[in-house]
Amino acid sequence: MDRPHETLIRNLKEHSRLRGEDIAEIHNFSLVTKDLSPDEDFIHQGDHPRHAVLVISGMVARYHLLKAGRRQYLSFHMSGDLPDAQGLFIERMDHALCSIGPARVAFIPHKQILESFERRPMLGVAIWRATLRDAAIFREAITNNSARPKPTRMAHLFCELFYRARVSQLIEGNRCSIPLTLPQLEETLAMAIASVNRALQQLRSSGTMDFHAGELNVLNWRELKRLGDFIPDYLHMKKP
Amino acid sequence: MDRPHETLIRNLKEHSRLRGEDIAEIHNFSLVTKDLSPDEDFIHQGDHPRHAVLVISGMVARYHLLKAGRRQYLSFHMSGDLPDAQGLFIERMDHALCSIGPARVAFIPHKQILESFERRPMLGVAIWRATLRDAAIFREAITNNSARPKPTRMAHLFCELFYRARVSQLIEGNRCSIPLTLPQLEETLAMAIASVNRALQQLRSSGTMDFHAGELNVLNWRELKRLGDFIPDYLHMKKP
DNA sequence: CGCCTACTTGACTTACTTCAAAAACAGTGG
DNA sequence: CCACTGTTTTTGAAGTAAGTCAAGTAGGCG
Repeated sequence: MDRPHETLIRNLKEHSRLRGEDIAEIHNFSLVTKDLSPDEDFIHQGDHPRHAVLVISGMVARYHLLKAGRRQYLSFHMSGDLPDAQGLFIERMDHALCSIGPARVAFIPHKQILESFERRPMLGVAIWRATLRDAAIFREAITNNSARPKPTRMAHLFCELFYRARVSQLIEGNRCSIPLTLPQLEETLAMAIASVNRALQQLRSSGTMDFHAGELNVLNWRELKRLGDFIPDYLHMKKP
Repeated sequence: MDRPHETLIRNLKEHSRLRGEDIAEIHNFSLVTKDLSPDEDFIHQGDHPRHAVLVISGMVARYHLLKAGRRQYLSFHMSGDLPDAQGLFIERMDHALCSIGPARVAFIPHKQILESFERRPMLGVAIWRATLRDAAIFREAITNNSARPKPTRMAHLFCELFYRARVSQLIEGNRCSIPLTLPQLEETLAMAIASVNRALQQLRSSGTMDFHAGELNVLNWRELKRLGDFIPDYLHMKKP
């Protein structure tokens, strides 16, 4: 396992150029880590957070709380991501964060990050760019849930998660841990759980991927991308 | 009509505090304005823009281009908005911009904006915050198109546009110009045009609003908000 | 006046949700 | 080691919301 600071540096380097001084500045961040059980809410709608979250390991999600306790999952985050960098400049949480499967996160005081921006403006730009990439992911989710047929939609989600995990070197061979359950896929993809299951079986029988017990196995990446209508440009990574 | 620079200042003040020096800095921006006919594409997917766009009047949309020329509209922008501030730090456009109805926009060189950030970091924060509010609007669109029943969904869209127009003082009485056509609502709300039409009629017959020829007339705001499940917190305005 | 597009409406069809229930599986404790 | 419990996954059947199709009206513009 990377040392916590290194996961953030690696992640920012995926899209931004960092100089030695920027990296030194990141190493000055004081991280308080916390282990989360599966499905543990750790930031709630309405909160006024004073710390930013850094995902160390496992997976973390953002979601909107709906009537009757239902959820709409908005995005998923993995090692190195800052899933609520927006909290630096937006007072009140309009959504919540929870773990998907067991996860480890670290908290960094906003104050420390904001002060680092004064010394190293390029670090601010890198984190700004990270929030802009988040926005691009949200836009893609609008299109995914609105305009794509259901099986395509599911393939696209797996493509995105696999691609991001691969860029962050979090895959082993063609396998990657995505500890989502079917009910969580239901609340992500805007489709009933029965359809989730049938779409999953369709993808399995296409021979492009398998997903079982929170483990994604990509068998034919090129074809899966085609099935999911996945074009990774919107992730704005420096190198595919 | 406001002078162009003032629309931006007003917009940023809706969520950020600006000092005299920040405002002076904005007045230094050299704006080149352009008039757009209805449905004119002015930034395309794949572009590498070197200017930021400021909406002066009318309405502008961001959209994803889909197969067979279809679109998914992602967000709408009105006077004072910077609909692609993200272009400051993201090279390549992952979506396109077009006018909705006739509109006037201004172009500001990225270079000028970036240099202003060095002199007035708080101006950078204000624009960063504007991009974060955009992201919150995208998140809400995910939930809207994914988790809400179709008539609710449509009511929510009108609520958001009316609320934002009101904060920006772009309404006259209860009326507000929203020059969207039914086919465009179809490509925004992920519902067939027949359903768009029927949902619209349902909203009309509820007595809460009327929408006709690009003009929205809100007759019962409180009830419309309820029908649209609209809670404006996510817009992060300083004052409602 | 004629063309094109936006809007409206009705009838048909089918995707998908909902409902219900069984099978697989994991964890717990005897 | 195996019954017991609860959850996740799977499957089938039924009902319905909403998409598609088709046709007609209205409205704007050259």
